[in-house]
Amino acid sequence: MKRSEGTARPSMADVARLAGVSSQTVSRVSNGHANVDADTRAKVAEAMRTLGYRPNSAARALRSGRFHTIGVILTTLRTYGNIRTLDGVAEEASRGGYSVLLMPVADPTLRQVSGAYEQLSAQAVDGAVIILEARLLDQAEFTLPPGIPVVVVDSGAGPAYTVVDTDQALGARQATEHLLGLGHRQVWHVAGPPTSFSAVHRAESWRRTLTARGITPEPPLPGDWTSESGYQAGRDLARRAGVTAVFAANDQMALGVLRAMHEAGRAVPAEVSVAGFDDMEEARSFWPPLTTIRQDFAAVGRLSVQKLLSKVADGDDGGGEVTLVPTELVVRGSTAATGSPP
Amino acid sequence: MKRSEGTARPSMADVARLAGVSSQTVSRVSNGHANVDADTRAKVAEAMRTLGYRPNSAARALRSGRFHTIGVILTTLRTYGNIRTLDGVAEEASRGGYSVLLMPVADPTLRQVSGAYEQLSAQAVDGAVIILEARLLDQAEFTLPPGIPVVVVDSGAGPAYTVVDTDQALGARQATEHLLGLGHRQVWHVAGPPTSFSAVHRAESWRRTLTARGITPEPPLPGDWTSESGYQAGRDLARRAGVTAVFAANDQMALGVLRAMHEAGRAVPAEVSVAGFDDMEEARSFWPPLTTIRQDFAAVGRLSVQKLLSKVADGDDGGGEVTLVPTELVVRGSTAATGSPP
DNA sequence: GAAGCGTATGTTCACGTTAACATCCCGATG
DNA sequence: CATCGGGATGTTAACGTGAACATACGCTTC
Repeated sequence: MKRSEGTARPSMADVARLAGVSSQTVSRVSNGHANVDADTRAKVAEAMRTLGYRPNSAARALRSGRFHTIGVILTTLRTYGNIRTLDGVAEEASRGGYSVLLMPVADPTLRQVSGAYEQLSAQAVDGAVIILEARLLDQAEFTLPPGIPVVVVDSGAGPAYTVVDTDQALGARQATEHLLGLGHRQVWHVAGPPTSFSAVHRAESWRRTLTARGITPEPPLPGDWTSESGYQAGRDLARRAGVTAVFAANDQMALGVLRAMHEAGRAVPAEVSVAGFDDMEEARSFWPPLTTIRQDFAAVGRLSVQKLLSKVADGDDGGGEVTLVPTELVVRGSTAATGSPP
Repeated sequence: MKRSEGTARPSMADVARLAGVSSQTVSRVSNGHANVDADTRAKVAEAMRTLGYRPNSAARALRSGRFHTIGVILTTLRTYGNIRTLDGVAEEASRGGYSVLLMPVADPTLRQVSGAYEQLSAQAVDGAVIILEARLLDQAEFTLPPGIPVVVVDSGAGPAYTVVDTDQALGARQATEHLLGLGHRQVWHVAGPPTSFSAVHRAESWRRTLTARGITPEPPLPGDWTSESGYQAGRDLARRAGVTAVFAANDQMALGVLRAMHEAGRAVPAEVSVAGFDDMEEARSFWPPLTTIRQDFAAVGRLSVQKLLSKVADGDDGGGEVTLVPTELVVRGSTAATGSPP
C-alpha cells in the first residue's frame, strides 16, 4: 500500500486552476455529467490524478442533502443471524454505492441506545436498517428524526414499519413436520428468549403444527440463544423418559442439546433426534451433523437495503409492507426415524 | 418508537430565531462551550427541543474537518475473530464518541477493494482500522489518502504501520506445550490458509515449540479456517496410526477434526487429544468441550481504536508501533494424557 | 445571411456550521 | 467618575460543492 505525500487536500478549485477550467467543470467531470467535451474531460481527469484529488464527502453531503450512507442499528454482534444479515446489508449497500454506518447498541437499555440514535439524529445517514428485537421499538424514548426512512428486520414490528424478515413460522413448521414425519409422537422445543419476536414466532408455529396434528405440546424449555442454555435444557430433557425428538430454536442451542445427550449417553439420532434453526456454517460439522432450517440471511439483508433505498429515492417515509423470506429444511445426520438402528 | 412530524429539518438559524439569539450562541450551546449565560442556555435548549433540532453533521464536518467517524476495513464477516474484533472496535469507538463506517471487502481482489478505498479516499472518516490479511496491503494499487491515520490488526504488516494483534506465537506455544505436557510425543497441526499471517505465525510457533523440545514436526495439514476443511484434515489424521494430539489453528477446524474422529470411532480425548484456537462462544459446547486458546478480541479492538484516536488527535501519520495482546490457555475436555482411560 | 437552437463552459450563490473578530454591558478599580 | 477588564453575545466570513442561471460559440434552416 502506498501513502501519498503532502498534507493539504486539493479541492475542486485547485484542480480547476491546474486544468485551466472553472470548478463547475471539474464538478461535472467528477459527477460524470454528459455535457463536457472529451478533451476537457481528459484534461480535468489528468489534473485530478496529478493532485490526487478526492471529492470532499462532507461538502457534497451538505450541498446535496444525501450522505450515501445507511445506518444499521443492532443490539449485538454475537448472534449468527445478526452478523449474517449485516453482511448481506453491507454487500447490497456497497452494490448501490452506499456505505454502512454501524450503530451497535451494547445493551438494550435506553441509556446505551441513546448514543446510537444521536448518530442517526445528526442526519449522517439517509436511512436506517434496524436489526433489533422489535419490542424495544415501543419504548417511548426512541425518537427517529423525521424524514429518515427505516426498514426493520424483525417481524414483531407494528404496521407503522416496513419489515423484512425470515419466515419464522414456515421454518418452525418445516422442522416440526420433519420430525413428526419421521414417526415421532411428540416434539420437544427449546425456545429462544421471550423478548425476541423471532423466538416467539418459532415457538408459536411449533405449537400450532403440533396441535394441528392433535398433539398436545409439552411446555417448551426456556433458552436464551446461547449453546450453554441449550445444554441446560438438554440435560433436563435427557433426564426425562420418552423424549425422542427435540427442536431447538437455533443451532447454538441445538449444539448444547447435542452435548447434553452425548454426556447422558443418549445416542443421536438413534434414540433422540435433534433439529436446529439457522444453518450456521458450523452446523454441518456438529456431531452428528445437524438437521436444521436454513435462513437466507443474504436475501434478508439484500431486500432490506433494496426497500430502504427505494424509500430514500422516493422520499417515502411510510411503512406497512411486510416481506418474508422463505426457509429451507436441510436434513443431515441428527434426525432419524424413531427407534432407528444406531 | 415515535416518529416526529414535519419535513424540513430545522437549522441553527431556526433555533436562533425562536430563542431570540444569534445562531452563534446556538452553536455554543450545541457544543457545550462555557461562555453562555445559564438563562440563555436554557432558552436555547428549550427551542432546540421544540423544533426537534439536530446538528447537521455534514456542515459540521465541512467546517471542522473532523467526521467523528472511523472506517473499519475487513475482508469478511464470516470469521469469528473479525466479528469479535469489529465488536470491540465499535464499542470503543462509541465510547470515544466516534461512529464506525463499515467497509467490507467481499473479495480481496483489487476491483472489489477499490470501492472500499474510494470511501476512505472521499475523506468521510478521520482514520481507519484495517482488519485484513496483511499481504493485501502490499498490493501496489492500494492508495490511502494522505493524512489519514491507520491501525492494522494483523501482525504481518510492515514497519510502516501501527499494529495491534493477538500474540499468535504465544497462543500456539501454549497449545503445543499443553499437549506435550500431557505426555504426547508429537503434535499434529491443522493450519490456516498460508495467505493469512495469523495462520503462518501460529504454524511457525507450533513448529518452533516442537523443535525446541527436539521433536521433528510432522508436516502440517492444510486448512482454510472452515470446519469443513478441518473435517477433511481430521479424516486424514484419523486414518493414520499414532496420531494422539492435534492442534487446529482455529476452533472451527477443531470442530471438523472432532467430527472426523467421532466418525472414525477414535475416542476424544481418550485416544486423541484435540485443541483449538480462539475460544469461540460455542467451543464449550462442542463434544467434548474444546480445549483452546482464548483470544481477547475485545482488547484488540479497544487498543486499536485507542491508538487510532490518539493518532487522529495528534495528526500523527507515522507507524512502527506493535502491540501484542496475550492469549490464555483454556483447558476443557478435549485434551487428556496419552492413553488415559475413557 | 439572419434567426434560432443546442452544446460547452463560466459565474453566482447557498447549503449549515464554527472560528475569529467585534461589540456591548456590567462591575471593579484607582 | 473615568477607565479598564472580562464575560456574554453578535457579526462576518469561509469550509467545498453543485444547482441555477448566464454566456459564448458554432451549426442548421429558410
